[in-house]
Amino acid sequence: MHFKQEAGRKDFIAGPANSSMVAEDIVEEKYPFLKVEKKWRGRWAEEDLCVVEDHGDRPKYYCLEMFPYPSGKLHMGHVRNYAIGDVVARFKTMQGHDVLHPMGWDAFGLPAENAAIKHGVHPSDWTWENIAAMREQLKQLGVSYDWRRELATCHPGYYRWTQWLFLQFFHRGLAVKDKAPVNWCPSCATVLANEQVVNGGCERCKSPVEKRELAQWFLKITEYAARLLNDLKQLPGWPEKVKIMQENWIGKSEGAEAVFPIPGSQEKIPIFTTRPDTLYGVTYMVLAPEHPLVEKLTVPEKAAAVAEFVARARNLSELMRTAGEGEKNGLFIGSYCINPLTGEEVPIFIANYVLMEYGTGAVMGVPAHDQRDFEFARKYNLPIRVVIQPPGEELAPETMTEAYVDEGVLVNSGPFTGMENLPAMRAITAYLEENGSGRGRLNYRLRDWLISRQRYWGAPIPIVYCGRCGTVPVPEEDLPVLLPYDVAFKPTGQSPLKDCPDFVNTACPRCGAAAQRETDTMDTFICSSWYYFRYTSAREEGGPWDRAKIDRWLPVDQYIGGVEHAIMHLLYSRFFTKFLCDIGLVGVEEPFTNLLTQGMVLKDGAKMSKSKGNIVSPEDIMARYGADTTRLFILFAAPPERDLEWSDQGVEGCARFLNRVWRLVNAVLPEIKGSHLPKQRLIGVNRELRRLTHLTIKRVTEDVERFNLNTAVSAVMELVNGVYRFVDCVPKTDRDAGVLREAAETILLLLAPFAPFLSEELWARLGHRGSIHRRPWPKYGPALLVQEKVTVVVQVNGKVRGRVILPAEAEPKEMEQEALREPRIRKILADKDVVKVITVPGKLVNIVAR
RNA sequence: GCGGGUGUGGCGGAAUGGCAGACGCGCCAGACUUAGGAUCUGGUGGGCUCAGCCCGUGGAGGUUCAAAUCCUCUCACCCGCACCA
Repeated sequence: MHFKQEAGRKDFIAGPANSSMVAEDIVEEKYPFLKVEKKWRGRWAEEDLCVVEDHGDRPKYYCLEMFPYPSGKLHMGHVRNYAIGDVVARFKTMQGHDVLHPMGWDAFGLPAENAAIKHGVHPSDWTWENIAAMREQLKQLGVSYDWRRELATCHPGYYRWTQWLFLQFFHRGLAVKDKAPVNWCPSCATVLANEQVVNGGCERCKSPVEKRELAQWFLKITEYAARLLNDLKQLPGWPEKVKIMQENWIGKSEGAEAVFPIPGSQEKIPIFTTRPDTLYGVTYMVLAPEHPLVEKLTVPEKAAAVAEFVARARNLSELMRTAGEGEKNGLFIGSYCINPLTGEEVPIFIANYVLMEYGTGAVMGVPAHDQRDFEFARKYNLPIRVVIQPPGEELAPETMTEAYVDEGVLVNSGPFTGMENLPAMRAITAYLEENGSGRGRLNYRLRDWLISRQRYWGAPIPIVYCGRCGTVPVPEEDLPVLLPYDVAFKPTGQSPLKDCPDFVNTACPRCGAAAQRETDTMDTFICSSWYYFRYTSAREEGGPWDRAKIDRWLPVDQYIGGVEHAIMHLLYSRFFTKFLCDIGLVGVEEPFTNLLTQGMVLKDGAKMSKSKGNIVSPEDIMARYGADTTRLFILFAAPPERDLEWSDQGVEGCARFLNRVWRLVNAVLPEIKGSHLPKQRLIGVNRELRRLTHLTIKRVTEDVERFNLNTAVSAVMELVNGVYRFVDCVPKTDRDAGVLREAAETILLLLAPFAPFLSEELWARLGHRGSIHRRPWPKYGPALLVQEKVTVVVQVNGKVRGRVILPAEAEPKEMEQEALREPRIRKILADKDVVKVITVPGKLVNIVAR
């Protein structure tokens, strides 16, 4: 803005700047947020402002934020998540979409049960009270949710369909019960999913995790591994980072399976390798300690030692096992197997570095070409056989200090000797296949999803065990299997359901005989894997959802939440969606088209936490500054994807800004009410203000579209500053009320998604009848953005040495001439020769001189 | 170890290869005030021989008329995964 220079007539205002504004029309100096928020919360609810129809005629937009666990209190992370989502939802609404913007509760889970044990509150009561409290806080924050669609995963009307979905998996053989070594947290007395084990400890309580063999329910997500991996390519709207994390988690590796027979036995040991080209270099075999063949293949004289080794490995927590700093320990179990390629016998070991969970639980030992095998062989004096020679070098086992893992030419490899190792991989794999000793194989790191929890506060698994009929699914019409309310919560570690005869004892749905219910409940990630479908038909009773509504709303156009869900929640949801698509219940293969992962809210450089005592409570901030200020600060302080450092002073600044808007609009109100833009062409300051208004529309629109919400806010701030300068510096007789009105209304419209209360109140004060939140998003006129004159920077050898004011459309030739004419530039160029001149139209002239 | 990210004033942060530091905070000075933790105005990267010039986006090179931005190497911090055969 150039008002200042242009005007140079600040003096026309007799008194201080603000006297011209406020003195004549006394309004509240400060935005009375308490009063205003209360008023509009009530009106909006009455008018169903945020209710969205399923059969609207505008294009749909599904804006979803990750639903919270109802801990009882909103924290700043929630505020950030929901403030971002609300800007998107309100923006899209104003842009003419029917926006589905729902909220619910991820309401099952451990904390409720812990509260029951600790404070004697029933998990259900505790949870519903928390939900009520948090719902109020969200309403206070002014988030535009369609509350008619609210859902809670712990409500029987919801978990009925969670159970129903489980049965769909069960009927198709994708929900199976299996004995499995599981991660057991002795403190929580429950089974943990692999993803819930962090550094060998329990994700929640950090105590070391043990291994136990238990019969557990699994969902066979591994059947979808390939699709879950490949379809990541179909998600251009996801952050690269998240896709890479999922890719690594699925962990595809290409290789071969080779089968090593046992001499004089029917038993065979299949192994998985990514290096079939090194099969000729095998000098030993290693089984995981838990491998089922260990017992059979151990010779009697080794039995005691092996049993001890296995027992130790088995009971050792994951933590202890990995804490060994990679020290490889093993034991020869006395028997041998045969290399299918060479016919050679190699000794069989067990070792701590081989994991039962990956591949086949057995590994061929190729010390020359695998670093782990190399270390193991050196430690136990096993032979090292080189089968790949690097170009221009001759490896010898005696002199090697580490394994050679790169490319080379095969040696000592029978018919394959002399081949490059890459083609040899394919050749050897083919050879294995021909001889029935193996085949090409893809292996995934991803494991099946263990969903059993030995807990009360979860959706019961709808299964009955009958002495005669075995495992029987609960018929769909008998759903939901209700959680009994009257159960005892004792810190025994056993599920309270086990001690609840009324729940356990039932009749077999098939034969009617006395039978027992499954007492495990489902992992809460199951509940959160389909909630985004349920929002479309939250009260539907004839099925999990109304298919027509799914087709209208899905996929979610924008999903917003923390990165901490990058793997589990998002992978499980994708898995569910693919399964449901396969069985014809939904029409989409991917649930979330665009994903925004917001950063954390930090205080003093660290995540807010009770133990650090650096928590800032949204409640306090909202009480002190109001919802709009709270939202605005959190949106302004950093771009959504980055971590955000909390600043009390920053909040203060945002409150100050909203007060400035408040005073400005109130002050100009009498002047602009009823005025209109003039028909004739604008000139001077009026034209300049109009240009700034439209430039701001452009900037804010584009910024919001790219989620640069912080710069969107700063653009509005600049417009506000510009209008202040306009009102302060331009006498009333010179300024156009219509232009001023357009500027003021634009400020409110652009601010509406960020500060919904204040903008609504001022909008009403300007005499508008309907809600500002139903107004169309402003559009800018490209023609209004053009400047007549622009300041062109003149550089000499890349350094700014002057400026010239030129018509915006000046030709390069003209720009060059004007630049060279500038006195300062002439002085600098006096003793130099101009070599070259570069011009950027409307912007810059760079003179290269020597 | 592997993968990803981030380094810009006192602070949060802006900059389609084209004026580094928009906007906000803080700070300094001033105005109005009994008062100011209200409001407004002006200033605010560092340095110097201060109308001007030099330096400056973690560091070192390079490409270019022009680099925070592109390339090479390097350092620091953060986040995932981690004996994955």
